Amino acid sequence: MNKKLYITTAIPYVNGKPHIGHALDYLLADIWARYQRQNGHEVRFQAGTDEHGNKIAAKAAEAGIEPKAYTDSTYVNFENLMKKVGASYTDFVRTTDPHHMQSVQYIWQKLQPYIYKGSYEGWYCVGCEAFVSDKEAAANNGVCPDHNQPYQRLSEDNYYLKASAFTDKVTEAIKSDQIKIVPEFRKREFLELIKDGLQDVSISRPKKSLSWGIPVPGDPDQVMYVWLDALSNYITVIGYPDQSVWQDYWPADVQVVGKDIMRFHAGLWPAMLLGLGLELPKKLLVHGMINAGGTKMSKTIGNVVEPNQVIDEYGVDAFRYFFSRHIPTLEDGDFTWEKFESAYNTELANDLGNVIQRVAGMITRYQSGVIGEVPEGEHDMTAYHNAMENLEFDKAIDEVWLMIRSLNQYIENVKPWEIAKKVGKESEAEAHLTEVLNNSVGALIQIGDLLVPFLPAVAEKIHRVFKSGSIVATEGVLFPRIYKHTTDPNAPKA
RNA sequence: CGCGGGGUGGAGCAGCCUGGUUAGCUCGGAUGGCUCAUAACCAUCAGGUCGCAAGUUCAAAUCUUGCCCCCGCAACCA
Repeated sequence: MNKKLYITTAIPYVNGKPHIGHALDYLLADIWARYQRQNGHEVRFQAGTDEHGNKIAAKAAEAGIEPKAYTDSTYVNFENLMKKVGASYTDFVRTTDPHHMQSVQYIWQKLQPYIYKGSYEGWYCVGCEAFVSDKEAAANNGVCPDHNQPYQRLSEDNYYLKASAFTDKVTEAIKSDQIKIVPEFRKREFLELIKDGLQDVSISRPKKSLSWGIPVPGDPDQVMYVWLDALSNYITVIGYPDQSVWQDYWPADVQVVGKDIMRFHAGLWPAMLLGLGLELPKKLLVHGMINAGGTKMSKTIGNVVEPNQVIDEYGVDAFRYFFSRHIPTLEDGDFTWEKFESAYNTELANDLGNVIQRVAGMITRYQSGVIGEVPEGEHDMTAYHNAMENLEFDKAIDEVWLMIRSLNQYIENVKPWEIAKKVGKESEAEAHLTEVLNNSVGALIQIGDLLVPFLPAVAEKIHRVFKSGSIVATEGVLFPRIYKHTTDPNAPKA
């Protein structure tokens, strides 16, 4: 009986368009999910959207519609992106779902022993009717740029979650890897951050300053603030607390988050779980940010890369390839169109696409497309599996390309085209040729297996071409070379 | 002395923890080979004061100390 596995992704706030970071979140979780399924595990894979808060309400007001109507129209952008990157998610939760909202209210009540009323003090802009963070206030020199008015120091009533009560337990859980934060340096970073204890967190706002949210049970004047609402999605989506099936999946095996929100997932969220008497997630995969040409992507600079554009121009497999291999799983990465296209042309077209064509072509030409008894690929893939277990997906896929390279070297060494010339002249030649080609097919099938988590469509194509006993013709070449952002080295000079 | 990451041939990285073969890999460049393949593939070569300085040692990219530079983070920001 295989254990049922559960992986989660952060739920994005739906006031903007999906960006490349969301796509990365989805992709990393999907690679893990597919890998585990390939190994016989049942995997539940959550995704969703965060739909409450003032920014949403403001956007909706701008558009002259109700907040819910607004999120109804925008959340699909995120679900569509999931589909577009080929993410094999099983659940999609919206924080405006009735079940989620009811469950969060239940969670609030269950956390009562750790909730107290306090006051929140901060910089407030009357024009925005909102608090800004100290950081933002400082960055703007204490003056709201939108309203050209100085921020005021105000305080208001809030409910707080006593996260501080769980400092020791959370610290211990992280130190002992009960919650394993990957990579290791993020774990150290976070432990350092909380060495003076977890801070209590404000989890509500007065209704007058936050109208669009889940009502606080028993206090009509207060509405829940984002964190309690949003973080709860990880358990409400699998049925907590009313559908007992959630117990088959919780605790989550992996929770994928960006480094910017690690602290909430490593601090506040475990505190909430402990308060609820639930188990802690096993691993927190903290990935980095994607830069564009060495600098942060920003609308102002205009260097934002649209995941949809990448996929439309090069296909989903090319997208998955680049972001799983060339964006380091655990660190910041860098995207440029030149890098992307170069990886596409040299690695996908020249290496992988070509070797498939090469082997298929020889079998078609020398053996009329008939594939005989294919030996199991024997390449040692320990490094690949270790990397997968360690959540270093970029390292794992590197191994696949080492194997592609060695297949090319093998073909170069044994020279099947020379053996082919001897067929009919030397008695051993035909058997030898078959053996060589079948070895190549065996290697390709193994490569296909290893690509299943990363490039599922390509893996399927490889298997379709080589697994049926005779070559199945592909519709055109895999990964035709593309030159949109780089110059074709073979192009005739103008 | 706030915390963390990093500075290795043109570019991007590995190696550092557990000092010791000619500092490894990919891209790019040059030359050659091959002709089965998407003018693809394979081989060879060029190119590095391993940020700077001092120290430990028979021996340091690798350990210690000091300094310089770059990048994140610095709690309610999704």
